[in-house]
Amino acid sequence: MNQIKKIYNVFLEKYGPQGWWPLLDYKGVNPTKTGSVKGYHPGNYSYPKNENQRFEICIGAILTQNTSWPQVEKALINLKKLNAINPEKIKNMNINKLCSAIKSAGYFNQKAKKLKIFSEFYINLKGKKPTRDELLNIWGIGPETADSILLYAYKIPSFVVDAYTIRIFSAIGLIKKDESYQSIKRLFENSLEKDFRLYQEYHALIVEHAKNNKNKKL
DNA sequence: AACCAGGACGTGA
DNA sequence: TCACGTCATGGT
Repeated sequence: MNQIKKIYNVFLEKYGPQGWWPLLDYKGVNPTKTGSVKGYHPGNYSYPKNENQRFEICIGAILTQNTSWPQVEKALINLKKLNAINPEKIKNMNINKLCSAIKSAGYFNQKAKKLKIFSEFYINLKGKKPTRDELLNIWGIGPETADSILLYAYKIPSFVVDAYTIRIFSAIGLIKKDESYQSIKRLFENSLEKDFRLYQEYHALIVEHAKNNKNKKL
């Protein structure tokens, strides 16, 4: 077995299934996890179950850019109260109202704009799955956000690389600190079976491991 | 009281 | 291409 797969098994054994992506209206078990309030569904890879949840994941992926999840969750709760976890609603929403609703997630001017642009794109999809290139061509969607949307909203096995991935695996020595996003993504995808559940779980485990070791320089 | 969080974009070299 | 500044709130 290769190193990448071995480390996955170690993390899974140590932390257990993480239940990503967190959803507001998930009504099942409610494990207490680092920096989160609720919404995780460990071992259950059947989400999203509807278009509503799919869109919620997409805008959550945008809102969490360089921002911790609890602050994103507050923003999502505000949007939900406004009945605005909906592309048409966000598209037509007053920009100032949108900004104040998502304020807690930071960068609200940029993110409000990103949500509006993405909502329009989402409407035009008319239920189709977006491609990675289509997502990357949208202003406000970079590689990590695109992969998160593909992987968690659409269950397409596209590995998500984030700052934690680079930190942990460069410390181990499996990648270099300055290695490109694509190069790291390829390493993981070439080392793992092409299974969206495995990709989802691994990325979540990497985040969990990083949070558990944040002051240990790993 | 700095520092950072599940990044992305614009700019100049 | 690439390093660097900018965006912004809130938790630790």
